[in-house]
Amino acid sequence: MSRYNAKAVEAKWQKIWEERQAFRAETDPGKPKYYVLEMFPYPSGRIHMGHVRNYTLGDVVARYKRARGFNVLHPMGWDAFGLPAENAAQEKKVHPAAWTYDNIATMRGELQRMGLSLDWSREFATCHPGYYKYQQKLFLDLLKKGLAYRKESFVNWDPVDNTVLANEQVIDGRGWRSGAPVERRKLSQWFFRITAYADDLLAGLEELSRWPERVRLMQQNWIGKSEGARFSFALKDRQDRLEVYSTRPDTLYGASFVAIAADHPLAAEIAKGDAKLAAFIEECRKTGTAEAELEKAEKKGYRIPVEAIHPFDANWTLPVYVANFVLMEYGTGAIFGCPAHDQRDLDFARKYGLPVKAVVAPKGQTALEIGDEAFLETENTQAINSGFLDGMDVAGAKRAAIRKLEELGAGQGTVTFRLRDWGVSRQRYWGCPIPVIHCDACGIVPVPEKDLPVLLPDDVTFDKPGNPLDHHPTWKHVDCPQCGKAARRETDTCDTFVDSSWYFARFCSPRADLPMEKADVDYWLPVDQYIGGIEHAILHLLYSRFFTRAMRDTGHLSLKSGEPFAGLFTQGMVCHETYRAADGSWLQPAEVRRDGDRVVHARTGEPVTVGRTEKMSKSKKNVIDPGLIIDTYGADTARWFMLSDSPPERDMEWTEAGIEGAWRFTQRLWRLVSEPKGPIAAKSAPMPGEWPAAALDLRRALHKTIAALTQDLEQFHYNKAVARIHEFANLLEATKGDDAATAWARREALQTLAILIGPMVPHLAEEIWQALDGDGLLLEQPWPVADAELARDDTVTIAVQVSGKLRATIEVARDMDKTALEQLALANDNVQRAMEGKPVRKVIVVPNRIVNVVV
RNA sequence: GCCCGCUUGGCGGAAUUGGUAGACGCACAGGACUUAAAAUCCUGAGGCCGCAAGGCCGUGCCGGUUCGAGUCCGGCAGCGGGCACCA
Repeated sequence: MSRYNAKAVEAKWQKIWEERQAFRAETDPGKPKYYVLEMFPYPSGRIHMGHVRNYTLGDVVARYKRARGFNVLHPMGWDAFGLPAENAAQEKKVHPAAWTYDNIATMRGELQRMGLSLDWSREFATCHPGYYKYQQKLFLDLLKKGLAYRKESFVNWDPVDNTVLANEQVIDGRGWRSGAPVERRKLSQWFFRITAYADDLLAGLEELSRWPERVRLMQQNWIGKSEGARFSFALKDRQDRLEVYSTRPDTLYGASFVAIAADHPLAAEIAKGDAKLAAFIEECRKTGTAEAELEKAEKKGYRIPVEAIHPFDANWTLPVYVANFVLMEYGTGAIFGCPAHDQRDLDFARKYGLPVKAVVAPKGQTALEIGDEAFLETENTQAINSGFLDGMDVAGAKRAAIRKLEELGAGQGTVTFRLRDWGVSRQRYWGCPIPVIHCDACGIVPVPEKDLPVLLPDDVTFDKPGNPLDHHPTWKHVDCPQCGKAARRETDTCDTFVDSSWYFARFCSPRADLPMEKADVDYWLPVDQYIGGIEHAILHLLYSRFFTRAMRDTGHLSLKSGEPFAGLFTQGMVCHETYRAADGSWLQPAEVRRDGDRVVHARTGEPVTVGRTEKMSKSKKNVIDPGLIIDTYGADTARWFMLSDSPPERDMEWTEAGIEGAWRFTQRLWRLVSEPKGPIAAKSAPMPGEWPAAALDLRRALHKTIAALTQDLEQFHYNKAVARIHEFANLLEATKGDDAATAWARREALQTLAILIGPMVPHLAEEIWQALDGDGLLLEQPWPVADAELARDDTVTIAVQVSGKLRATIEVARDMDKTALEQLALANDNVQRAMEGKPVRKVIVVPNRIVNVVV
């Protein structure tokens, strides 16, 4: 038989799978379902190696689960709205839609050549009205339910381009195009009330046992639940009170000042008559955006003529400052400072000469001197200098302080979250229009559902900075649906994270004339296995968890838990060496060549500096184009390399040698069938009666391989699965008998091997299956079941130690009893020598494993 | 600063969860085939000593538990990630 021609073979099987609609999924409540989903790609131009890894991993799961008899849903689509399309429009003068759809066509072709078991009939792009129409419907439902609302909020404002900037467009506090320092500007914006689910989102993490621990932790920290007290200070010579939040109400007797945020209403009020304060507030706002500077930024305060009365002592007043480190967005925008037990408060107190009084001390100690470091211990401590709290531990003192505040009517115990509501407004063209109309008479009026979708206009220009929807001559001018008078359309579009927060639900019924068919989502959701990069560990996953709950509460689906992804796997990145020419410029891998131990420029021969291995990125030029790899080696080879060596959750390094090795191995697998080391029994050959050792060994190894490989696939240990296939192939090659039994075992081994490699290298597997004259498509074959009886060894190797050091190994019958093992071990020459004639103190025997003679 | 994770040959990594450390692969070396090369096949290999049998050392470092530690416990170091003026 000829050399394996991956290109022709892969095209052949892809065509057959497509003709048979092999991966088409149908809702069928009678069958167990399995929903496999990889994070859908942004259509940026061409696929990259990260996609290849992601979709290979997902395809292994999908094909494996299919073989295990599940009704598998494995869809693909496009996260197609976003800023790059607008940048392309500006730079290349192409329409964002044209640019996006072109990219989709290119990338779809590339993905199809990977031979993924995708149900392409469900494909959609989020920029298509057939998708965003239903997103607008969801928005209206959230609005009705009070989960979408409008409020004033700060945005990054570029004062030169006169435009709002996304966070990623702010570089070192400056606009990425203009280079001008970014200002904070207040704008009325749309928000989703994710904080309404803060507790539930936190509690829900508990049940996500198939999520990586660290992702759950990151989400937990992001939600940031803290328990404390919210209470107010009476103000001397004023009628109003000042509310603060604290997690340490037990330290109230150590208070020495009160500080409020620059954006606090009280600060604004005082600033009206105080130009210096107004200037200070202005200064605070400027540093607000340059977050990198915050760590070093000096803690500054401005004393205002207000005094706060201590809640536990009417004769005790505290000075009030406007401080640059107090955040308006967290808690109440005001704090009380307890310098002895908070480092930042201590620094502030030292700077402004405020009292520092310890109110917590190690247990048994009634005084504590505070130097430059605050005392932060909360375990084995007791309250001191604290009136009725004295002697209590931190937890007890907190409870007592809160009880007292409640009695006084000053406040109560509360829970505060770090999590903020999700700002979804973007002043951009290429996004889903927010379906709302602003009417001077009626206020905010939802677009009637019959008028959905609110279509993006095609005729837009990008020559002016700002939002093209806002510039459009006619688009925003509409009549109010309620009163009929002239009104304005909302020109904000949705954050693209909204698009990706519910796409997994839309895949269940992608053409439905409502966001989702309940019968379909209720059958398919939750996604059984979700796969993607760790970079989405917080935002995308949290937003999706919010959306699923919101969709449940607006009646779109029934999922009780509200959890969209039952299993999550986060893959590592694909990395590559970096190269630099003598002048420091980056070089592509294709521009360099190895010359012995040296690396030189392929054309000029000049020496090249090899840099560290980093994530493939355009800026460092260390990218390999998957299309080129598939052309050269075929999809199976690319897939095999992706699965070899590195565990999927870890970063992997792409190397020329690695892909070559994978290519050689796929060739070798093919040779197992095309140039076998002995006869392969006919398909219908009867099972022989006589079994020579070699044939038995092969069968035993086969069943061991089935068992181990199945485990590996279940646990995402694909690198180990690959190693086991290598081992089994090695044995197959070494098995050379030409008797009937060996020929029979060889057929069994090869046929089973084809099924086992099916999820990883599906085209080659089909080709082998066909070469063996297998029935039907390999795809239709059930996953093999390991026969434990056949897999069992007759003999085992026992390690023999003398006082914990390995001295010999002995080959014995399996399950030999302890006494016999002990005798055999003691009879061993090496063991005797190592014992040096010393008496045996103890012998530890673990059957089938180890004997340890202690002397 | 706080919270996580990782550290095993020249390299990627494996080790049935406390029981033969280094499976499998890559790279390397020697050999076979070939006029030659490629491809393929065979052999070797953690380090040190030794012709060999074998011995000593060895999983970032220090210490502990145990008959036995890559694995468990305590401390330290290095690398990576997340959050970060959150009261």
